[in-house]
Amino acid sequence: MIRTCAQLLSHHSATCLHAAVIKHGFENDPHVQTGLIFMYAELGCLGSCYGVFRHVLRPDLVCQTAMLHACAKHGDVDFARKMFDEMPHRDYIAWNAMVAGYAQCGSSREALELFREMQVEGVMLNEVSMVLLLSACTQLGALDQGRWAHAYVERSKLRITVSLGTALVDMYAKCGDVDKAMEVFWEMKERNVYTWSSAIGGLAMNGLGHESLHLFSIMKKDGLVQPNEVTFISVLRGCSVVGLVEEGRRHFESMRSFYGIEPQLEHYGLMVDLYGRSGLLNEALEFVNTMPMKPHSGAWSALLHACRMHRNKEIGELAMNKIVELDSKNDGAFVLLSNIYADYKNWEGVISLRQKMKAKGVRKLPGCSVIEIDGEAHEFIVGDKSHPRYDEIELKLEEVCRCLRIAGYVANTSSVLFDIEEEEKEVAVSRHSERLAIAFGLISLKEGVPIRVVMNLRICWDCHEVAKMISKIFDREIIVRDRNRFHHFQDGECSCKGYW
DNA sequence: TACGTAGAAC
Repeated sequence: MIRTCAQLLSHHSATCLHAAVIKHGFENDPHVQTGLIFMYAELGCLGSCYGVFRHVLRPDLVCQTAMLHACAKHGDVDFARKMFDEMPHRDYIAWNAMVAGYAQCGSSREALELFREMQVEGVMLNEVSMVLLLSACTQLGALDQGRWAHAYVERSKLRITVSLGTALVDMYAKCGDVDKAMEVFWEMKERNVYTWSSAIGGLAMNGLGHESLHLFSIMKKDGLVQPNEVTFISVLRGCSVVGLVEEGRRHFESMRSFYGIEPQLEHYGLMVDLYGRSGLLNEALEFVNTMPMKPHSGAWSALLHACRMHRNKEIGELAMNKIVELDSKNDGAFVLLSNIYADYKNWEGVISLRQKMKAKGVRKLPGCSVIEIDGEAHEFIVGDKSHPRYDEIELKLEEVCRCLRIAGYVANTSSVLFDIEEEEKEVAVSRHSERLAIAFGLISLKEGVPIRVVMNLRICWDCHEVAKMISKIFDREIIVRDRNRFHHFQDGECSCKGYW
C-alpha cells in the first residue's frame, strides 16, 4: 500500500503517513519498514531512509535491496556498493538494483563490469537487466556491446517490453545506427510517449530533422499517445538541426495553445538555438530578452554558440557576460568567446580571457574521445601519448597530414585557446582527442568498417573539416557522437551540412 | 506478496 502510494505522495503526506504508521504500532513491522524506505527513496529523502533502516532489527534481502536502491539513486553509490558486497544473499533483483545504481549515476563502466560479474556468477538476466545494460551502453556509445545485448534478448526470447524496446531504440539512435533504431521502433507492438520521444529525438540528433518531424506528424495522426514536454524537446531539436525556423515556431506555439503544455526553460533555450543557428541573431536576442522567466545559462550559451557560428562579437560578448553572471565557472563559454576573439585575431582579448579564467579558477575540460575496437573501449585525451600503440598512431597522423596537405587543406587553428605560434597550433589541433581516436580507428579497423567515436566535448571546427576529408581520401565512413549530436562523415561531406 | 527498468535539458 505504502509503495503504491509512494509515487503520488508529497513530502508532507509522507510524514503524515509515517506518523500514522507509528500511531497504529506498525513501525516495527518489517514489510512496513521496507515500504517506508521505498517511499522516502521516491521522495529523495535519503536521511529518512537511513532513519528507518537504522531501526530495522534484522533487515532481510528485500529491505536491504530497498535501502541499496535508495542510496544508489540519491548519490551514495559507494555506500550502496558496500551494502551490496556485505549482503549474505543476493537475488537477481539486488544485482539489478546495484547495476542500476551505477548506470543512473553515470558510472557506466562500473555498471558493465558488474553486469559481467553477474553473468559469471550465473545470476538470472531478465528484461530489466537488459534495459540497464543497454542504458550503460548508450551512455558509453558502445554499439558492439549494445548489439550483443540485442542479440541476447532475441536468443533468450525475453519479452520486448515497452521499456526494453525504448532502451533498444535509444541505444541504437545514440550509438549512431539510426536505421536499426527505427527498425526496432516499427517492430514494437506497443509504444508509449518515451518510445516516441526517443525515436524523434534520435532522428534529430543524427541530423535527420525532416524525418524526425515526419515521425512526429505520424504520432499525432495516430493519436494513441499524447506528446509531452520531452517530445517537444525532440521536435524542436528536429527543427533546429535543419534550420526550420517557421515550423519550429509553430510547434512551440502549439505546445501551449493546442496541448496545454507550458514551455519550460529548455524549450526556450532550443528556440534561441533555432533562431541563432539560422543566423537570426537579433531575433534570438529579442527572444531571450522577452522570455517570461529569467533566462538560464543554457539560453545564453545557445546564443553565444550562434555568435561563434555567425561571427558576431558584440552579441557574443553580451551573452558571455550574462553567462558569467549566472554561472561564473562555465568553461565552455570562455572557450567559445576566446574562439570568437581568435577568429578576429584579437589576441589581447584572448589573453585577457585567459587571465580571467585563471583568476576564477575555471579550467577547460580536456577533450576525451572513445573508440570501441572488438568490444574494447580505447580512450584518448587531448595530447595523450600513453596508448600502447601511440607510435603507430603518430605515424598514421603524419600520413593523414601529408594526404591532407596534398589535397589542399589549411588548418583552421582558431579553436586553439591561446596565442601560441601558428605552427605549434597546428600541432596542438592535430592532436585533439577526436583526431587520435580516428587515427587509431584507421590503423585497427578493417577496411570498410565505419569508424565510430564518442567524445565529451563538441567536435572542433578543424577536426570536423579534417574528418570530412579523411572520409573521402581514405574512403571511410566516420561517425562521431559529440556532446551535442552526431556527425556522419562520408565521401567528404557531413550529415550536419553546416549546422555544426 | 515485498526489492530492480526506458526519453531531454545548447
